Amino acid sequence: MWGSMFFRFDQATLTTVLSACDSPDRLYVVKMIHSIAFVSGFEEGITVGNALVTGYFKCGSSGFARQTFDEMPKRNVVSWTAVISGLVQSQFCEESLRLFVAMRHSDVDANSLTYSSSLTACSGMQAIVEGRQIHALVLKSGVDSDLCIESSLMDMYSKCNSMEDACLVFESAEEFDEVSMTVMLVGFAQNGLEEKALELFVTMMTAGIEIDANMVSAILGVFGVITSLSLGKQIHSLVIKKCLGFNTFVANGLINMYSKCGEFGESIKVFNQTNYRNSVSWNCMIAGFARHGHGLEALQFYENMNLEGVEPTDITFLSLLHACSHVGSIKKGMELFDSMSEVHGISPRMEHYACVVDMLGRAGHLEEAKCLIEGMPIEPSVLVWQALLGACSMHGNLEVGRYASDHLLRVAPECSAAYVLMANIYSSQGRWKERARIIKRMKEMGVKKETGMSWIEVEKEVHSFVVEDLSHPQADSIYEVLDELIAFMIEEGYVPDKRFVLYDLGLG
DNA sequence: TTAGGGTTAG
Repeated sequence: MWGSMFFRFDQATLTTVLSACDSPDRLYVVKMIHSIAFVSGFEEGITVGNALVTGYFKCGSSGFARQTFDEMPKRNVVSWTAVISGLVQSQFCEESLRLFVAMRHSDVDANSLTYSSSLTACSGMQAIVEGRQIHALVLKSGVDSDLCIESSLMDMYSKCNSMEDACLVFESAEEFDEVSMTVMLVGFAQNGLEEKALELFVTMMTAGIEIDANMVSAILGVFGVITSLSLGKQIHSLVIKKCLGFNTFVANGLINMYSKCGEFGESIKVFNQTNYRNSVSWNCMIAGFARHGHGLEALQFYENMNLEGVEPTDITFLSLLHACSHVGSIKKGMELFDSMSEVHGISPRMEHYACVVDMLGRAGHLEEAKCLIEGMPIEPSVLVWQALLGACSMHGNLEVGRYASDHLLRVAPECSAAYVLMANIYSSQGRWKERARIIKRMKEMGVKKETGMSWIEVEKEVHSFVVEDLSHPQADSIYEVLDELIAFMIEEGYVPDKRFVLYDLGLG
């Protein structure tokens, strides 16, 4: 009876089993089949080799996948595409593009699937130059009317912040589906064109297009900027109607939308109702509290996150540091900052350093902030120097201010803030000659300060304002209300900071 | 045996 155990596997059986290997706990099966293929002599067959490469990637072992690919004596378009797409999905976009180039030098031609994967690699790297080159290849090979390619192209252009190009592809496409629509929604939302995203979403709704969870998550993303609660609630109704609330992305989108709008009662309700909460759900709550000045609530939520055993992410710490900065809890903020790498193994990024510098600086610990910058393991960027200079301006510290502006101008010679903040420091100390010198220097360098602007939408009409703006037809009554508000604030104990307001920088 | 999309900070 044992004799029947020793039968030979054919290629079809091996590839069928490999196609079922799609999680790390099945890696041993892929390895086993690799050995069987080896002893059976199948490892030289392209089909089994390709399936092994895909199997290794799906089981999370890009190293073995790559090794198998490298050792294949013969490769076809499937082998190349499998390794190129596998590398993208494992976040090795640069390596994926390198292989695409290597493929171009081989005797195998790319197909639409290869182009699609390489474009995804460009999206991941924000590599628009390479993306455009692949776009040209796509046009040359005549596969440009493939919807997958079009979606990849739109996604590449939008991730590279070129919505004009993404729109050109979208408008020239003969058809669309839920994926290409989602790509455009996300593109608009992430490129500061929130109104366009909403417009597209409404068009889709009125055209009767089936809305799926991905589209809803994408559109909820615009509510960071658009804080229209009534619109948000309409989308929440849609979620309930279409039973999409069980999707974690959708639930997180709702939590985010409500917390950004300051509706914490609603956000907590959705948060508590969500069965599959993840770190993003917690981050959305923490960030919402931090944004609305509820630092203590943000810290409390973080405590609960720890108690539930949910691991924080780098974004959790950005929100927490932001919260500490505005509450003025330096000690707690530094504790959290240290725990990032020591307890959670997360290396601070530039943004974290900028947050800490901002936190220390706001509280007047300028020397401490300076020391922190000097000890940074990475080269401080504009963000960091600007945070330090901003704090110096706030506290009128000339010495550290000079140091910060000097470094800021080295990394960003056209940074208007470096000149303006420094001029403010000189003004606050009555150093008029030095102030004049820096303004002159700014003009000589051709640096222009962008005028600050605010806007509000009233009954579908957007009203925008700049400083000392009298152009609005209702300017008189607007200023009357402003005066009333300021009087009310002063009554409540607000002391206006008049150090800089008297000194017009003459920058128009 | 190979392909396209979603939530969080700033």
